[in-house]
Amino acid sequence: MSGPRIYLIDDQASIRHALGEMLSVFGFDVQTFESADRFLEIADTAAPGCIVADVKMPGTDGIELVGELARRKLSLPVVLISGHADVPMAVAAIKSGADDFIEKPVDDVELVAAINRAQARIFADEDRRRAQEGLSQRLERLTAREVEIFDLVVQGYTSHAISEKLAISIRTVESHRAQIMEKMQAESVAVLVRQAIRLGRISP
Amino acid sequence: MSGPRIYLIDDQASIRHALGEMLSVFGFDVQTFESADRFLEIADTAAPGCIVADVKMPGTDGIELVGELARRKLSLPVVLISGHADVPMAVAAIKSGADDFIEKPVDDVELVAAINRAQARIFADEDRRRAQEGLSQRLERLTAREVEIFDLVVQGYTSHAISEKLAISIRTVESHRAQIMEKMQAESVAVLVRQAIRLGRISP
DNA sequence: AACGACCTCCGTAGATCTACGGCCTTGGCG
DNA sequence: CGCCAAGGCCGTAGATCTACGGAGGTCGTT
Repeated sequence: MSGPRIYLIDDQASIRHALGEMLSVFGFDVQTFESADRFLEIADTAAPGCIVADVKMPGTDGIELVGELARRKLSLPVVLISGHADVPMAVAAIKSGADDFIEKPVDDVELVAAINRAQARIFADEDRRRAQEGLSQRLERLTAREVEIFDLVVQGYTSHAISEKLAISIRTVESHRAQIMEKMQAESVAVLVRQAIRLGRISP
Repeated sequence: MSGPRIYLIDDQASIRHALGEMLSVFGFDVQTFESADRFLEIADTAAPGCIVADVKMPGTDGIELVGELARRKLSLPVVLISGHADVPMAVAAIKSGADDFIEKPVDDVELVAAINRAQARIFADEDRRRAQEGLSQRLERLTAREVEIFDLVVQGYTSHAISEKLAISIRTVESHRAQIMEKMQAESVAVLVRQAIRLGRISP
């Protein structure tokens, strides 16, 4: 029960039970949902894990689920399964960002293998997300004014240019800069710029 | 004949002829190859265009072709077509990086639509490649010493720190910095850092 | 030998950044 | 109301960077 977390989503109770049982035996910590919408309600606070979802479901279908996760910037790996699979559907699924696409009847070994492949992505994503989160928290501790100046600094504006743009004194800009460097724990502008890029405030 | 370029690869002469004829009518500038290997011989010098290839071919198959193009860092879009397509094959094709995967018998409208979607990628890739190339050219015009200092600057080192690290005068470092900013056409350290990231010299 | 490219060093003046302390306003709290 | 913390503002002083010019030495090429 304490193994890797699996979010199993299928509208058919029989499938939920069968696959859930199988994955539990393989040591996964399975949590089941009867629809993608139910899962999405708790998705934002969900622990890292791999999603196994049916494609054809009432409400949000499996492919739309992948898109919605991307929209929310939740990078949980998704393995889609489908009973009436055809080639165009498989193509659409992978192109939308699903990690794998498996036909029913599901071969146990095949599914577990797919999950394990997807698992590798979790760790990489988690590390990145954790670093990202620390960064975001630091950014949130900046005041509105500081954020404003942060953006201008990382775009390459000098303190002088910023002071003119905001119609305030250069000293004021500089004291804000000092605060920014302090709060963001950046010892140089170069580091600050990289943080801004990771935060998506400027493009590389 | 002067429309978008298409590289049509299929081992069956009849398909080459039929699809080639069709695409020509649609205004594409079609060039045909009887095998992926034949195409790969000229791939490095190929003009930008979209590849339309069969999956199942003697020698390098369609999916391997995509991998080989990626390995050579050639970002030509690829539309794969297949007669005996199944879901796993389609999944493998898209996951390997193909832009689309279409089943035979090929629907003309469908293929043209796929090509046009892939076409959009050409322009984006070309723009990026062009910008990247300009940047690389500028970097190559830096002397070895300048590159060394460039790396230290974008990592956040001050001129003073650099002078100590390299055991040279601060003035020397500063004159190198001036040269670097000049040659890289960067008006601020922030811009220089972003260039360094695009050049892959530092991670975001 | 003459040349150009490169690396090195230097000084000065002005722009820019950093560090430290002080003033003022706003908004919550006893 | 008085108090206080937080945010915004500003000044002085010292460190750092930029810009402009000048100069000597090495190395490979012509």
